[in-house]
Amino acid sequence: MTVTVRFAPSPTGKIHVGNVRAALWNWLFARSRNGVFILRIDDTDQERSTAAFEEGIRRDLEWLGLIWDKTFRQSERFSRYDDIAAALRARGLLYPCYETAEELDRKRRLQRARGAPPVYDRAALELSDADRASLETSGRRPHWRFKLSQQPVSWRDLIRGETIVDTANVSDPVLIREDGMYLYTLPSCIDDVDMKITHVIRGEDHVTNAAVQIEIMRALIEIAGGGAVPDFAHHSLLVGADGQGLSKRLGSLSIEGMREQGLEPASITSLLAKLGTAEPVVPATDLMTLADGFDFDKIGRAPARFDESDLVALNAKILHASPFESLRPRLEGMGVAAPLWEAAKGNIERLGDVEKWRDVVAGPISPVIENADLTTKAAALVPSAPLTPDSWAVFTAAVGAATGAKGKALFMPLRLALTGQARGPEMPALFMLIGPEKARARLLGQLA
RNA sequence: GGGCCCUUCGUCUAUCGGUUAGGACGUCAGGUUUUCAACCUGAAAAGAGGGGUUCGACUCCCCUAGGGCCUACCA
Repeated sequence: MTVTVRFAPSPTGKIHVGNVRAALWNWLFARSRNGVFILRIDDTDQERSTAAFEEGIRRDLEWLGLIWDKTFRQSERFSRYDDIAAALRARGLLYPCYETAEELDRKRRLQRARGAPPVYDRAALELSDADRASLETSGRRPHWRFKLSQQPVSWRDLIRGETIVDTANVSDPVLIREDGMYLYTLPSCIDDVDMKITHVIRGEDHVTNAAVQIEIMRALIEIAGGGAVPDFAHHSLLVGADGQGLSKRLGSLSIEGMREQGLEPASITSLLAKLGTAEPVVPATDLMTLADGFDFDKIGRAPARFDESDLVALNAKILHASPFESLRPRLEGMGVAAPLWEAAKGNIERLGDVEKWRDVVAGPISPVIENADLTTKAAALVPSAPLTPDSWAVFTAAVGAATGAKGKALFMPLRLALTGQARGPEMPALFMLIGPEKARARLLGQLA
């Protein structure tokens, strides 16, 4: 059977690191098994879903390289959901309820106060036809709940191992709202069965849902006379560097924000692929190398910390190893040619940092004159064009001979005068890029 | 309040009753370097706390503490 997985975001917001880890693992698993990766847009909530968010999600995934094999929107399949809902009603598995949100809220608070689990009491099941008729004539519209078995449901979770959820502790889920809108549960189950999803890989915030969904899927399979319940893999959620849940400050952790900060997609995928697993984080610019070793057995069950500073450090490492060709369009867009990139790449964290060195080379900059005597003598010793890779050694040797300076006392004044900075890329390369005219001027303390 | 899950170096983790508790990242020191980066060598660094079970516990059980998740007519 061909592995088929899906990533199912709801277009009601931007995707962030947490979402992406799930998307990535789905993608990696699919690729590692020659499977199919489906992007499903869970847009049944027509009020909160927007085309802009959907576009943003697609853009983010493409940017990361998580290309899907198939994609569709749940909003395209309402008639299919209607058919299934009718079949469920016919079997008595989907029943109408008339409580208002406030009434349900009150019931829950009461149960909680008594120390009882806040589970729906199924009062609606006691309603007679006459009761329902009078409710309807008084203007009430029903919402519809799925009738759970109230039995333990178990499955062998690929990450958590044997998992049991007793649906007696779970309220019968509302599948259809009072206004007729489908909640995500039923469409998700229908799509997973219809699309022959073999593995559902998602966060552990869904483990209770899994039990509910298994029961619904079993009903769907019976209705359809075929199909299968997928395997599940529920991973722990990420927490922040402080060990606290991530949900509070998702804004800064959006993928869009990271792109705008100038982070490389490879640093995000490299970190998220391995974080929380037994394998070391390694810079990987090719997603397929990440897919090669993908295995659920290597994923831990404890929440893992996501630290943005780790991401920046990984980003720097990836950049340091990147040849000009791999970044050509973006570098050219910044007016950075290959020699400058090769000279400066070891000194940057984010790609945009190279602009600083571009400006240092191009000038004009204000030189920092630390030892005027030395730099003035040095100005006269700058070789004439064209400078070669050896020019810096020749030049510094000559300056050393003329002034008697050596070591840091020789090099630092020259670096400060030529670049205006105390630290930076290797001087032989920068010297060539700056050229003799600007070098002479800067050594004389002139803006150049 | 109820339910589920988790807890080993700073971080991610290995260990499936007997190990000098291993690795990676980070950190620190030394080497190489004008600096930074890279590279080489080395070092420091851990079983949350308390009870059991056992000849023996990081490993099994219980309690406590801490953390995560669920408990919606959100997903």
